[in-house]
Amino acid sequence: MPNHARPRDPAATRQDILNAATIEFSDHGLTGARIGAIADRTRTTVRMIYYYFGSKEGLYRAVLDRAYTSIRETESALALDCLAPADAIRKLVEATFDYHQSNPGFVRLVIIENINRGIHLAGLEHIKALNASVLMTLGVVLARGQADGVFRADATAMGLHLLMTSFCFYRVANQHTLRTIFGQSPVDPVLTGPHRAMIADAVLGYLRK
Amino acid sequence: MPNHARPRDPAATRQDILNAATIEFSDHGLTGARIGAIADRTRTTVRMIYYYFGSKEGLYRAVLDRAYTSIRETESALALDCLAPADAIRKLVEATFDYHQSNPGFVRLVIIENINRGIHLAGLEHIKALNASVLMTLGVVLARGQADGVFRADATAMGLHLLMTSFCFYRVANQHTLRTIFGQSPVDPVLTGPHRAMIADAVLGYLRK
Amino acid sequence: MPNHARPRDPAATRQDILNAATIEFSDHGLTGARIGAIADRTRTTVRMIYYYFGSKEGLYRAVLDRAYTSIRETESALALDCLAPADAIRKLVEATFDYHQSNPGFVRLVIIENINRGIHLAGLEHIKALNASVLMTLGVVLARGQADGVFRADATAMGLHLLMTSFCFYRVANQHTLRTIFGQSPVDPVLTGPHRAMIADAVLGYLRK
Amino acid sequence: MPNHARPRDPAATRQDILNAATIEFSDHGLTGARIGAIADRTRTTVRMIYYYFGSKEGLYRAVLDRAYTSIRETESALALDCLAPADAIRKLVEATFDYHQSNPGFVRLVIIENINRGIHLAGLEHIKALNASVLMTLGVVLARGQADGVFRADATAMGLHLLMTSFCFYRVANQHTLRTIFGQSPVDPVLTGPHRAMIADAVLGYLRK
DNA sequence: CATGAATGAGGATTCATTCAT
DNA sequence: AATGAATGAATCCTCATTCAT
Repeated sequence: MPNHARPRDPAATRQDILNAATIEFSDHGLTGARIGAIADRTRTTVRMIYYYFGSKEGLYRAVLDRAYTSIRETESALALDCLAPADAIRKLVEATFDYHQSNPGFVRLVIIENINRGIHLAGLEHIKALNASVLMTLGVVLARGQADGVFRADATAMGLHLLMTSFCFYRVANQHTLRTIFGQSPVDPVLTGPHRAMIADAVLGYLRK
Repeated sequence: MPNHARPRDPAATRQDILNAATIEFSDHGLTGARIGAIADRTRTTVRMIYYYFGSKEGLYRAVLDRAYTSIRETESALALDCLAPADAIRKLVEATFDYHQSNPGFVRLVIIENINRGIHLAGLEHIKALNASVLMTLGVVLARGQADGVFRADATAMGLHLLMTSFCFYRVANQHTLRTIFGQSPVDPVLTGPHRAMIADAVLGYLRK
Repeated sequence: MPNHARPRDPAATRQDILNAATIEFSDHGLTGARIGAIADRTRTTVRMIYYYFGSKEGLYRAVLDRAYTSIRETESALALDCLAPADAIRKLVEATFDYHQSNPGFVRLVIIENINRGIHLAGLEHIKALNASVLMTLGVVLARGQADGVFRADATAMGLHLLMTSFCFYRVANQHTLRTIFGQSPVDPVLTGPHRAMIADAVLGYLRK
Repeated sequence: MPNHARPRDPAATRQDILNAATIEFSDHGLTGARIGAIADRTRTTVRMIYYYFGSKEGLYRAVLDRAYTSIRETESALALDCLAPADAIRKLVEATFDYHQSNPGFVRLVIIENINRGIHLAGLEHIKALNASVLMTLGVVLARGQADGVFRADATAMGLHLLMTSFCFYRVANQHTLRTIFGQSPVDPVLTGPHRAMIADAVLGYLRK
């Protein structure tokens, strides 16, 4: 039996598979995703997916890893420490808004992972560290504002994170049921500006002493 | 040979199946749910599920229908019209918070339906009417507050709904990944009180002129 | 999609599958057996095998169960209690010889189960009881002979069982390697009579005081 | 880039692989054995196994060859010609007993080869010669005893070989099912002495004129 | 109303093996 | 002598669904 192997760049092949898998898992969830469908979106075969990632779950974990790394890197790049507390918060809220708006695939992935009760994310050790550092950054800004006396004293980093992220997340994540309910999609471009301003106002309004 | 039927209350059987299916769909999503697993949770058989609901999708639609009907009825029962605008908003926020906190199954169902791009909810005609009426109630309260000059003029019913619901929804829906990120579950009982107050403060803070 | 179901006698279908599976497992072992190959020997399909037996292992267990039941029933039918001890032993040896000679499939099945370290047989509760009762019968004959003073006192039921069965089993089980070694098959018909007499002589020679 | 070869002793590598393969084939049979599992037990890789042995079957043949060579050499070393016929037989029986008791891996390999209908052993030409010479040795002892008038005239070398080997083989080969049946393992150390004596008695009892 | 039996289509995964260097 | 990458062909098994009674 002949073997038409054509060894390409393994790293490129890995990325190719990851890209395809991200789409498929985002679209259909872990159970709903089809390994065959992923392979079809690829220049490789089902067999190669197993060669590189071992199993459907292994591939899913790799996808999750890459997705969380991406958002955390975006946040790290904001350089909030150079800004006045209120400005830093506004910048962070807007960046969070923009990231979710631009990355519905990430949003869906997070949803799917929660359907799975978060068991795969919990296994990604280096993601935990990334998450922690980002939270610490937010904590520092908050503490600065509280020291300055411009932020209310009872605000917490976790509460703040939830308040700002929930809105950004929710309107993207549940856009389909919301469109049915409102007769208008919450991610309709005409709403982007107002929503972006609204969540910033709400967060700063809450923080204001 | 006569059939070995054991005629039960058909309505009770339907409810029995719906209860089991709600759990299974909530836990595993539409694709991940197993008709066999639903039957196992039931006093009936797989065959009976088809008898009553025709297909997996038919059963899923019935589950979705019942879930949305339930939350909308809870909201309708609040009698917001009797209260001052700010009090009405606070009451609505708190009720929304409590409903999500108490009904994680509903939250998961909404998530799942959005993974499906909302196609099944869109087919449930009478749910649309329910949803619309609830929104209108919120719109009336908002308009009253704006007429009184206590609420900012640029607020919209949709924006308000998103702002309050997103927080209540997000902390329940994504509790598993959030627990990994924060090292503490966002639905930890010690956080319930603070979070409940926080979202009410944030919404009213935003509305305040 | 039409369904050309033709409900036949379920018990007959089960037997049909069991017969085919006995051959396949005997020929290729548990790992080597192919569910598809079993189905092909059958009037049913692969799917039906799973319907009735759940898994390859479940089918294998059912095959093993039937095989052991069969040999134990043959032994039980000998009515050894009516015979003089030496005659009873000779009859039992000859019956054992004949059973193995005539049922190479059973012999192979036992071999295969030992390759599996006996884990499946150990799970068949009612087989254990069968085995025990047969051994007790042999023990009774032995005790009678020892009481009569015609059998040596240090003989045990287990030892006797091993001595008589090992020969009957070995020449069938290892016939292929033995044929290579001897240039003649040990189950060659011309050897049947001599071998049958030989093992009876050896067992009784050993027992003789 | 130069190749990353780490040239080792090829003969040692071969032995390493053969040792691992003997265990794997003994444990799981030809079909059940996994080339990958063999490689894992080794300091080499799957690729190397193909390099040295060409195929799974080639490796299996090499394993079989080495195993049969080993037992035949043990037998040849007994120097039976120097002993009186009865003593020679007893010595051979005991050596056979000990070899099987000490080499369950060999026993399993023979079993497995018989599941394969002996086709691989048949292909090993030099093994045939070895086997034949051992049988001839037994034939010589037997003839001596018959000439001396101490052994029965109708005994054959093949029959004798079967009688003595079957018992030694059977109690090891089928130890797992026998343990289930008897509630005690036939290779339990407390039985070694009695069984060893028993088979010698039985063989000599049979031969006694 | 109720049900045991039946089924086609597909899904994840594994395995021995080979290519190109 | 040695190896990382690649692969075609199976294999076991599951699932939603329907037939015949």
